[in-house]
Amino acid sequence: MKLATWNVNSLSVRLPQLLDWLAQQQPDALVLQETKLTDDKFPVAALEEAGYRCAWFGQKTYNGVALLARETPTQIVCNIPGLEDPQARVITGTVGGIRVVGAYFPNGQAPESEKFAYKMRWLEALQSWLRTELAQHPRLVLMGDFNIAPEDRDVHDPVAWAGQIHCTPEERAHFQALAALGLHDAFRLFEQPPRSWSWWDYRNLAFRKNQGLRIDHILVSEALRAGVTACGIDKAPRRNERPSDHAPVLVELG
DNA sequence: ATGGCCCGGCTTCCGGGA
Repeated sequence: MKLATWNVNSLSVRLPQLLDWLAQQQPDALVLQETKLTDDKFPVAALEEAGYRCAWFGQKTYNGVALLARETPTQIVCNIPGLEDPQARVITGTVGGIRVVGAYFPNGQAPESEKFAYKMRWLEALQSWLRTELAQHPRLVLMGDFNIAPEDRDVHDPVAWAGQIHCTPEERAHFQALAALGLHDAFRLFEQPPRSWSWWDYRNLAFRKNQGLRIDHILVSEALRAGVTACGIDKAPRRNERPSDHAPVLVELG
């Protein structure tokens, strides 16, 4: 079973690229972030034509998430139960006996900002909800744009980024708290090329210079860990003419 | 050189992203 996550930074703009990519990679399930579409504008017809059943949860201008799968996802839940949140950031469904959680974690803007405080509240709520969700669904994958670079080796310039958003000790502690729930970073279960990133700034020729961050992740539960056979970042879509600033991350489960 | 790019939107600039 092949699962993937991709922050498309506007599904309207990226739909042709997504359809190409689905045809090439043929994942069994895919979660999207930053669709930036209200639910009435979701391109369900084009995606069904491509062979995918969809669940989606969006809003105007910002955020927005979706779950696409070969088979119809069931038991759909939007956002984090128990957290009052006007922002559309999480969609969860069951596909092939696996509980798939697709999430667009808050950016946080800057430490000390109100948006950072929201990120911390959101992370607390996610952790608390996942604890109960894992008890009900031991076979669980959490994937998406975490907006957290877990370690210095996930940052192109750790000195420049030290203490900056995505790299603060508070954010990294939350990532470790997810690990403590038995959610394993699938990417690090395998030998990986050094300087592997999932996001490159649009500015500064960052992609050409390979200056980026690894902030998009796939975490697999303890019950799934032994069955993971591969995990990697597909840089190819970042070379497209009008790319998202994020690349997709893929995982293979035996 | 503390900004460079890209997105949506009550669009010709602005806020947000990361």
